[in-house]
Amino acid sequence: MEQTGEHAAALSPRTIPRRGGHRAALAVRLSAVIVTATIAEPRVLTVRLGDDPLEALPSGPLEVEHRTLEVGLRAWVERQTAQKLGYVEQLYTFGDRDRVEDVRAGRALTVAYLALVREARPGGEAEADWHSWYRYFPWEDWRAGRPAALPPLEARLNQWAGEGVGAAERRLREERVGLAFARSWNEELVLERYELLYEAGLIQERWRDLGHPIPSADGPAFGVPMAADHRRILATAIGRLRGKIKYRPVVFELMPPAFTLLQLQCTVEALSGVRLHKQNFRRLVEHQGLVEETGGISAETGGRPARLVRFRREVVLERPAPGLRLRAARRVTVS
Amino acid sequence: MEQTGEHAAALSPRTIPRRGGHRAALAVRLSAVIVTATIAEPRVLTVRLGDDPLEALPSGPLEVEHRTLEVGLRAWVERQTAQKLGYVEQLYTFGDRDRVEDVRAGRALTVAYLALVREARPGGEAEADWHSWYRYFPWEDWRAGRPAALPPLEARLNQWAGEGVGAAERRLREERVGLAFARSWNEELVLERYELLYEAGLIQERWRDLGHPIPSADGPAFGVPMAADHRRILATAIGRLRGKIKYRPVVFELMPPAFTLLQLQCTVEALSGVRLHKQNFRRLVEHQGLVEETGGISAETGGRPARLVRFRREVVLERPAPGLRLRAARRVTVS
DNA sequence: CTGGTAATGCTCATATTGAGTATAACAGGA
DNA sequence: TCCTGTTATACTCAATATGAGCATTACCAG
Repeated sequence: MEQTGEHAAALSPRTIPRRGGHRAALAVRLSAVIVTATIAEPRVLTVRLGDDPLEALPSGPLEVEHRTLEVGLRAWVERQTAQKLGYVEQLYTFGDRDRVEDVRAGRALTVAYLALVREARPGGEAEADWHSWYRYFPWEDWRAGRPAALPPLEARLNQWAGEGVGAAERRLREERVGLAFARSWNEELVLERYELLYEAGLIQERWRDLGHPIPSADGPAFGVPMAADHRRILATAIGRLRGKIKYRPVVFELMPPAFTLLQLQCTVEALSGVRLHKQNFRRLVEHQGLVEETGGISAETGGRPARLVRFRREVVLERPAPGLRLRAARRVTVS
Repeated sequence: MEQTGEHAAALSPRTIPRRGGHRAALAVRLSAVIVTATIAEPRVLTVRLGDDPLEALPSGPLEVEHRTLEVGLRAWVERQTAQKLGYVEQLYTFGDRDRVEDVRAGRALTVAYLALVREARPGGEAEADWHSWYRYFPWEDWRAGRPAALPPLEARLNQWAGEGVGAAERRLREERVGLAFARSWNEELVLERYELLYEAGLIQERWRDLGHPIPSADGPAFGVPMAADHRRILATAIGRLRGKIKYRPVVFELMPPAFTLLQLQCTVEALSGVRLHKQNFRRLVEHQGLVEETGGISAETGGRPARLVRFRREVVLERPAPGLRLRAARRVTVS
């Protein structure tokens, strides 16, 4: 039966290609979003290459020597940035044919990873640099209240929503904009917001991907563009990380061996982009048994010296989901 | 500078391969874990091909015609199983060189997806079949109390832990086993458990991957094997889904347009593998505004007729994380 | 009319939150 | 030395959310 041959070909890697479909000629790239947090800013490692003025994520093609994807990724990152990686997790695999700069180059699959590192060593080799990730997403930082970048974006998003063809599409667009931007800010929807802005033409990369000239009116509210689809990858990473800190103790991958509770809070706030209620935050952290005292004291607080604590590794054995289920403070009372 | 050329090659898709590393010759496969739930069982769609006695997940190679990975996946699934997909989400990308049956065939990357469908249509074309996923993971079903499959597995896991070389490795193994299996069952750690069993040699696929003969002593406690690394993919899917129902209203993708609260509860229990406290479950569901009455009544309950409800789509606009954060009932009181 | 089987309603003691108020302990300047 | 500014820490309190159960209601099949 015709069907059977088809399926046999489909399921066994050793069979020859089917007559009909064309296997894609594939290059697989490994990209890393490497995150750290210093001086209350979430930072991401970028490289700049040759004559390309755009900032890019460390990345390189998968090679046969790489036994696993993660091994390959680590190799590329160390080669390009001299940064050793600790915590690494797979993020997403991107493979849209139309979201690459140069379609003629053939299809490229990108397997993206998220890595967390404690100290930001300024990579020696390439032009590696740490930048606050809000440089690329100014609208995501609500720590000092509603970001100034938002009003102009929202105005243009609403305009875009109104331009949809047909009432149905307009309503869909409005709903998407409303969900991602308006009512009660959900800090995890980073990718959804980026995609909306992209579709609405407010992201430079969009015009690049289309091969069009870039509209010039875009000010700093629109964020700094990145190479290829790296900004989309970064958006994915931020959203994922913001979600994950709530149910896994991943923030501690960014903390030094000993730290104060305020440092921890500032890190969480930096990542999530919202302010937290101080007393409740420490109650949560201590209550959950996430930290233990080191005995040390930090005098560099500016006020009363603070106890130094460290992460209690044992929690992962005790609690099912030890994270910091941060709820944003209603009012911005940082007292 | 040597470095610079390296980086340029690394970051631009259009450059020629570097002299040093060998780009991998790559086949990319798309695989789907298609899940439904009927008669209080979580079911997964498998296909059987040609002379291969093993059950496999629907899958096929990525082709140039496929504009996106997801489009390609849908095409393959429909071709192989005549099943239309609704909700689809990317799961994970597998690329370990050593976890494929036949290394000579060259490296294969697998991008796996999770799909949820409402009705299980028995796929016409290939030998497509729906099976309870506990067929492959008997130890994951705690709905009727501690599964019988567990004692033999645990015994052999402990033995394996004791066989580690060096005290450090033994302790690490014991800790991993303890975390995944012992103290307070965490239903999300499906993959961790599978990987442990795999490493301990209790999973047939392990021996296949090594090219060794399969030890025969393995009884039904070890579950039914699958083709290639499909059981690992399935484990990933189950774990992901079990986590996701807690903070996203994905269960409703599996429910008919109108259903009773008990049906909903049974579905959640089927997926998560644990029993829930009935009254509290309905309180939660109604309290969160996840459902609304249809006005209809179901008489097929066996007892007092039940109200029929439907999913309230609006919740996604209202609540930040509308899910069923199910906490397993302490005692198995299903009164 | 009587069980059996579910659906639904309600209670109650305990956590868990969200929002503050009240002190305590340091640095530095007046 | 005594304010002042700044941060650390303790506690309080009301509002919910949760975990466990008891009680009642409404059908079906004898």
